[in-house]
Formats: sequence, C-alpha cells, structure tokens
Amino acid sequence: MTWKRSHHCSELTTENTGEEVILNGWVATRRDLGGVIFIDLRDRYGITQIVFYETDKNLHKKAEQLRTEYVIGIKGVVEKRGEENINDELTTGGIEVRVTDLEIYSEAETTPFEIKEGIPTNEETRLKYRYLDLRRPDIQENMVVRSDFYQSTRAYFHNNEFLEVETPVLMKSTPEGARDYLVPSRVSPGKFFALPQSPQTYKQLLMVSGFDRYFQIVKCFRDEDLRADRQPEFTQIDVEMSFVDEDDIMEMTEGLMQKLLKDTVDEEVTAPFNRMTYKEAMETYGTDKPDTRFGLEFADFSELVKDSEFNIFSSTVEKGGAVLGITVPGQGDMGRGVIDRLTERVQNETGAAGLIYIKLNEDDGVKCSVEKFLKDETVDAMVDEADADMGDLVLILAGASPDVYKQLGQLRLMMGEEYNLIDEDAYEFLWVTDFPLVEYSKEEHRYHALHHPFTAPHPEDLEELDDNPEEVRSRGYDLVLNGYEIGGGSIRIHDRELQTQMFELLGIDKEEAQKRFGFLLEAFRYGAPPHGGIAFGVDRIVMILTGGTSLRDVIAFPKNQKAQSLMDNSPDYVDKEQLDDLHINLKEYAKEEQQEQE
RNA sequence: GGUCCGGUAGUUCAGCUGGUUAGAACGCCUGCCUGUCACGCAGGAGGUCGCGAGUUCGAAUCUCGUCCGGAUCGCCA
Repeated sequence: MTWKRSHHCSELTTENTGEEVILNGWVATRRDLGGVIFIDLRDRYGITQIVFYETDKNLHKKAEQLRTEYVIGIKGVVEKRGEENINDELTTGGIEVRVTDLEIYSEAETTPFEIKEGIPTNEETRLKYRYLDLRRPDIQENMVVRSDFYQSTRAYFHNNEFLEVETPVLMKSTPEGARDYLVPSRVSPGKFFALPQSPQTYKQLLMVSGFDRYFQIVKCFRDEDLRADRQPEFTQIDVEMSFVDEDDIMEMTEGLMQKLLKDTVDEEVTAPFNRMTYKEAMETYGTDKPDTRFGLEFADFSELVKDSEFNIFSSTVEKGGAVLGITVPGQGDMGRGVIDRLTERVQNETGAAGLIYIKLNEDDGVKCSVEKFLKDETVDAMVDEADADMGDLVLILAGASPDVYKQLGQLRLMMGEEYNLIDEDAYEFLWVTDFPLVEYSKEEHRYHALHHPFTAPHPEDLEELDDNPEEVRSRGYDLVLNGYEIGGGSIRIHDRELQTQMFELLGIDKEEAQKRFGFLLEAFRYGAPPHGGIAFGVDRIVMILTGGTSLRDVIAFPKNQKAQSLMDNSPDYVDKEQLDDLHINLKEYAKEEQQEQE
C-alpha cells in the first residue's frame, strides 16, 4: 500500500518541528551506526535525513534490511537537530525525521553505477541504464531547467499574440539540405513520407493562410552523422511572422532570450544584441559562430609579408592565401616543448601545415621562430599589427583562403580554453548577418543555398543574381550564443517569380520545382504576405544554460554516435511480415547482417 | 568514409621497457559500533585484461586483424 506523502524531500525545516509527516523516496545512502541508522531519503526535490533507533526494536530490525536505491515510504515525526548536528549543505539540514513506521515499496539490486552527482561513468553504460542516469540529481536539474524553458517560451509567445500550431510529422521528402528520415507507406506501395528537418514549408503556408504570428515547439529530424552538439532528433522553437523585416524578428528574439534567461537561470542580458556580418565574423574569428566571450581577434599580416624573403609567406599571399595571427596574452615565455606539442595538435586537429610564432619575453626580447628568414622590421611590424606587448605570444598560420581562417579559428578556441580566457559565467549573444545566398559545390557542379531555397536575396544585390550569384547576400541571420549557433532564420521569398528564379539558380528545373514545391508556388498565387522567421535549437540553448558541453545531458533519452538507443536497442530488425506490409525487400547485404544477428 | 583517443573487478582507473598469485579507490557482502551526513573499524567476495590470430619458453603488456565507445573532419539547406 502506498502512503501519500505530506511533504517532499526538500521541504521540511525547523518550522515543521513536532509535525507528523509522511515521506516517499529512494534510499540515497545508509549510515548504520549500530544503535542508530541514518538514511538519506532522496526524491527529485532533494534529500531529507531520516533516523531509526535501536529502542524501536521491530522498526530498527526492518531498517537494517534497507539498501541503496530501495524505494520506501515512512511515517515519522520532525525533530530539530542539535546545534552540532546541523548540515548546512541541505535545505532540510536543520531537521531530521524520527521514523515511526516504514514501508518498503520496492527493493533494488546494486546499480551498475552510483546514483551521485558528477560521476564519470562512461557514456555507453549511462545510456544503457538511462533511467538510472536520469535519477542523478544533476541530470534531474537539467530536466527541470528544460521544463522551465518550455513554460517560459509558451508564456512569451502567448503573451505576444502568437498562435501555437502543430504541423505534420509525416511529410513530403525535400531534396535540398540534410538527408531525410523516411517512413514507408503501407497504403501507397513504393511511396514514402519523410520526417521533417524543420516545418519550413508548413510555416510559410500558415503565413499565406493569414496566421500572422506562429510558433511551435517541434521535433525535427536529420539523418546525418552525430556530434556532441548534434543529435538526429532535436527540438526547435519554430517561429514565423508576417509583415516584418529583419529588425522585427531580432527584436522579438531578443525579448524571448531575455525572458528565457530570466526564467531559467535568473540572468539579465541587455538588448539589442551585437551584430556582425558573416564576412566580418570569418575575417576576425574564422567562423560564422564566433565565441565572443573572449578576444584573440585575428591580425592579418598578408600585406606586411607578401614581399618577404620567407617563401612560405610570400608564396601563400601570391596564391591568394593569407598569413594570419592571434596574440595570446601572457604566454610569451612558452617553452619549446609546449610549442612543439601545440604545433602537432594544430596540425592534427585543424589540418594547418605548420605553426609559426613570435615570443615576447624579458629574457629573449622579441623572438620569432622564422626570424632568420624575416627582416627585423618585418617582425616588429607584425608585432605592431598583432597589438602584442611584452610577455605575449603571437601564433601565426599561413595558408590558402578560406581554410586558414577556419584553422586559426580553431586554434583561437583551443587557446581560449587552454589558458582560461573564457568567462564561463557570461552569456554573449551575437547576430551574424549578410550570409552569402549560395555557395558553389565542386562535387555537384551546382549552387547550394547556404540557408535554404526560400531565403530572400538582399534587394541591393538582386541584379547580381544571374551573373555573380556567389556575391549575393541573403536576408538570413543566425543567432550565436557563446560560440554555439542557437538559432537561424531569414526573411523569405514571397514572390512566385523570384522563388522560381531561385530554384533555377539552384539547378532545380521547372518540372522538378513543380514536383517538389508546387504546392508552395501555387499557394503564392493566392496572395502571400511578406514574411520571415527563425528557429531556435532548444537542446543547445538548454545545454548552454545548464553549463554542459553535451546535448545528451539535456535530452531525456538521447542517441549514441551511431544514432542508436542503447537502452531499448533501437533501431532493430523487424519481422518479414512487417516488411511485406510495407512492400519492402532488403538488399542482400542487409539480409546477411540480419541473419548474423540471429 | 578519413583521422585521433580509449576498451583491465559493478564503477573510475593504475599496471603496458614481456616474467611470481593482475592492483588501488569507490561500490557490494559479513561482523562490530547511539550522532552520522564521503560515518568509522575489522574481515570478505568479485577479473574471458573487448574478441581473434601471430611473435615468444612465457603476452594485460609487442605485432596484425576485428568489434565496441568517444572526439573530430567530411556531412549537417
């Protein structure tokens, strides 16, 4: 029989002294001193210490059976602890509950790992026993933040007259972008649904329908390889608005972010957020999602060294590459061994050919690793350009553009982490704007939409659309927080002609466009409002808010790197009858794999 | 698909220049203990050193292959 609790395990204080209470929870730890047994009783709210005394004979005997993770209910009396026994670590540390009755609801085998905060158990074991991992207080706290995050989001949009509309999970496969997860149709042999990579077309259609302001907290799916910050199924806050421009979307976003941070982690952030063009971001930080919690901005030495004797510099610049550097403060006396290891790491992790440096320290003065190839005044000019002072270290990469920018961007992040230049408590938001509309794919010999094919080109660049498509800027924008891309969107094309032109540019001919997106083009015939929107990565934002570095710590049941769920062993083989229903035959090698398993 | 790191007790790891019976901490079990809160003390159980070949008198240790996990590049409109 279950006793209904009167309080949870983080609730009782000295104010409750003398009250008869009922608690339910898990045995977190047991401290058996012989004549007295202390149990830390845990639920998702916290811990309360309960006590059994030898003088309560039968009860004490029963309590001796208790083991870690047993689920119990107790009746008892709240007692104030003696001055010397108060535990300041617990909210309930001023009291304990003297047990008068004990019910063991459920015994527990020894768990494969301890249910404690911050244990370094490997991912595989944690994922296999995910329900136990989720019992750990730090993960539970993450889920609380996540739940607060949902509530805050809904309140914000509801208060601002947005409508929450659900869009289909079974939809049409789109040719552009990430690989789709496919769902075979039983009633239409040979045909497939796709799971949405995002509800992009639906939300645009909702604008055509006149819904004006839409949002949705929605699952999206992308069948691509995983990373620490990338899961195959993830959650977005999807937003679309009519009769707006970039500034409206940004303002709405900034209000949302302010509210979210206030409601979840009680942080104030100032708006408007900084803005930076894509070009500026790439040239200053070597990435389109710069972590602006620290400096180490790039210095460009290309002009200074283009005529130097040092062949690596001069030939790099001649071939259109760049010679770039960052100044690491206070590392001017870095030892040879450290630099050698760093060089190796840079080569391995970024693919840079080599690492050149200038050390500035009191003992050696200004010392450049390639000084015999460079004039003193060139080195001095570089130091000047890099804004380096005595005691600093200038790290230099030379290489083809844009690769060298990305490489130095990675090196910059390494240095920021290595030398603790990052303010871990800061929340640095940044808008990145003016993305290129398209980029050329050498493999496919065609242009790709950098954002997606519905993104509007910048009106000033329209005339370049035919001749110089790569020069055309888009009306897209990304929101970056602490070096993570947490959102992205654009002002859309709402003109049928322009949309058709865009498809042509992307190598999607009329027939193909009709087949894939005919419904959208058709919708645009009947009065489409100017509109734009944005989508935010819920998992990533919650990860940042909880101070984590892996999405798995903020998703209740995440997938591993192979997109498998180790707990329930999915994906898994299915019966032949199921496949027959779906009109599917397996390829030979897939059949062999299946037979090997069985 | 490429690169890198890892796989030894339930967990986290040490051992790896080949050599006695593979260790530590935590956890687990038993006993003692009335003020613990990382309880303490005494004792104990627990190992396919991922798997398979090879080298060797001898392999956790060296070589090759393979499987598994993670990070990362490609990929992710």
